[in-house]
This record gives sequence, structure tokens and C-alpha cells, in this order.
Amino acid sequence: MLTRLFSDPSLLPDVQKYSGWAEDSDSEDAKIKDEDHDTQDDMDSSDLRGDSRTHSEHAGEDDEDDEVEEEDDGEDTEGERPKKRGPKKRKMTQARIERSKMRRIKANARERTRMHDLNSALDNLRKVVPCYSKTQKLSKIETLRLAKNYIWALSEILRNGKRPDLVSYVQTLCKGLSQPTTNLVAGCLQLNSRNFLTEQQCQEGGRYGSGSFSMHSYPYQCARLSSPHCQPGSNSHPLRTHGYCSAYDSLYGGSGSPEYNSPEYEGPLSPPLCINGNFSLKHQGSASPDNEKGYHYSMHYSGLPGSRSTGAHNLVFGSSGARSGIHSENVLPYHDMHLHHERAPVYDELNAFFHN
DNA sequence: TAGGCCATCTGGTCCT
DNA sequence: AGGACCAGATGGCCTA
Repeated sequence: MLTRLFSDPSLLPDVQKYSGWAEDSDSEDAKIKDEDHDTQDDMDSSDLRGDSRTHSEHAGEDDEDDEVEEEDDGEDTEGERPKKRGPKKRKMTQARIERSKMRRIKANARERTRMHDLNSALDNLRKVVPCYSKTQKLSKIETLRLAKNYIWALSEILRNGKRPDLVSYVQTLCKGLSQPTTNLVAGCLQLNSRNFLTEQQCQEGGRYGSGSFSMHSYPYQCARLSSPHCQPGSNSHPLRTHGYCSAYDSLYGGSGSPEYNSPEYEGPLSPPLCINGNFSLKHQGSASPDNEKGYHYSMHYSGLPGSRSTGAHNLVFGSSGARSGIHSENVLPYHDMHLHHERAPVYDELNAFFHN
């Protein structure tokens, strides 16, 4: 039993906790050292917590040792003391304590694994919702909210059978999202948030601001702003001349450009469906330096009317978008919104909505 | 420094 | 009985 536990890395933190291994461990790098330190801190605190566990928790956990603590059966001996109810407590023998600890260790390991699984599932979800970034990860709650909105938006598209204008699409996506996430989505979609914020959000503006939203108050910057690819004057990137890499540059200006097949991009994941029915492929596992830096943004919205003929700097966000006076001056410079288009036949039908 | 986010531990409950 | 799931507590890290 102990051998199996000690050989299982997932059980190590708790094993260290209870065996005092962490004190002896000589970590080679600071990170590990910190983790050890943290673990030890946790150990100490949880040891305290563990020691303070109620006796009732241990009741019935030892089938070999059925001794009952004597203090509990003092029904008429304690006189004034209120009679205790519930199962009679058992003596915490050393063996029982050890078994209890081992069970707790195993339970902790399972719980850790479970939470890791949950987090990796959440990571997968992050990759298929609009605006994915390895460096600026959406929080868990924001990921779930955005995913819900995304599903809703796609459902609406299917239900109505027509392409929505970008503004309503973004409104749907951003419903209930925090200001930073709203700005992120806005940046991904090259919109000024004040042009698409819902009335509800404006009314609830106090949650994140003083009541009026301002794109400037939360400059949600892309982690790749300083990427040499996107610096003015850099010759290394097809979008260099713009000073920033707009999503629409990537989308429409970049059609057929080398970046579409650039090895810089990540490998395919589970298919993130663009609103125009295309897959947005984020190539993982690329050995490119940029990938190692984790720079990546993707936007999954790409179906806009007349967009093919729209220049990168004459963005037209659909009729209502144009009517609502979308500004370009507040467009966030997202340098690493990479859009990847590989047709998947299964989405042709949906695709048709946006290419007619 | 406060607040947000996160990882982990923990005990309770439910299910098999 | 043991595992899965859940929620509360706690402490660390980061950022405005």
C-alpha cells in the first residue's frame, strides 16, 4: 500500500506532507523550491486542520479496532454534562490514525486529478470560444460565460437561418462578460466596445466602472503587442506596414498570404467553428519560437458582407455596424489574431449563409 | 493594499 | 466501502 502510494507522483504532495519528505527535498530550481515551500505550507496548515477533525469522522473506519472511547458511555456518570448523541466514538489508535491519513492522501490525490481534468477541459473550451490566447487566458467563469454566449449566438444563427450583423453578434457574445473580457472580445472583433455594449450592460455599468463604459479604461492589451512581427518597420511580417495586426488584416488582407500556412501557427484542435462555417485551426505543437512564447489569438468570426472587397483599413462591420459609427481610432492593436481557414465540408451548409 | 483568480485541502453527501 | 462530486476554507500570486 505504502509502496504504491509513494510510487504514484500524484500522491506525492500528501505523502510528503505526512512523511515530512518536503523538508528533506533539495529542489534544484526556484520554481520547484517554491512549490515545495507551498506544499509544505499547505502541509502545515492542513495538518492543523487535519488534526482538528472531529472524532466522529473517524468513527467506523477501523474494522479491526472496535474499542469505544470510555468517555462516551458515561451516560449517568457525567451528571450535568449534556448527553452526547450519535455513534459512539472509537479510540484513535495509531493504526486507525495512519489509515485515516492514507485515505485522506488518496482522496486528496483524486481530487487534484479531478480538478486537473476539469481545468484541461476548460482549456479545451477556451480554445474553441472566440478570442483564444495562451498568454491572456480567460478566467474560468469568463470562459464559461463566453462559451454560453457563443453557443447561443450560433444557435440563433441556425434558428434564423441568416447571418447576423456583427454588432448584434458581439452584443450576444459579450452579454454578462466583465469589462476586460468584453474589451478582449471587442478587440478580437475590432470594435469599440461602446458601440455594441448592451443596454443591460450600460445599466449595470457600475459593476465594472462608474456607469459608462469606456474602451480606454480597460486597455486589454494583447500579450504580443511588442512582437517584432507587428512592429512598424519590421520587414518580417506581412502586416508590418500597419503597425498592428488587425483581425481583418489577417482575415481579408491576408487571404492567400503566406501567413495562412505559416508554420508559426498552431496545429489543429477540436474544431472551433467560425461563425462563417470555417474551421479556425490553431496549430499546436509547432516548434516555432512564437509558439513557445505562447503567442496566439484567434477570432472565430469572419463572415462579413463585402468584406472580401474591403480593404484592411476600410473595415465595414455590416450594415448596422456601419450605421452605429464604429470608430477605428479605438481599435485595439491585436497583433496576434490569427485566422486559419480550412474548409470542412460538414460546415458548407452553414457557410452558405455568409457567402451568398 | 484590496480584490480577483486560482490550487489545494477538507469534510459532507450521494451513488455504485 | 470506496469513489465521485461538491462547496467551504485557506493561502499564494498578480494586478490596478
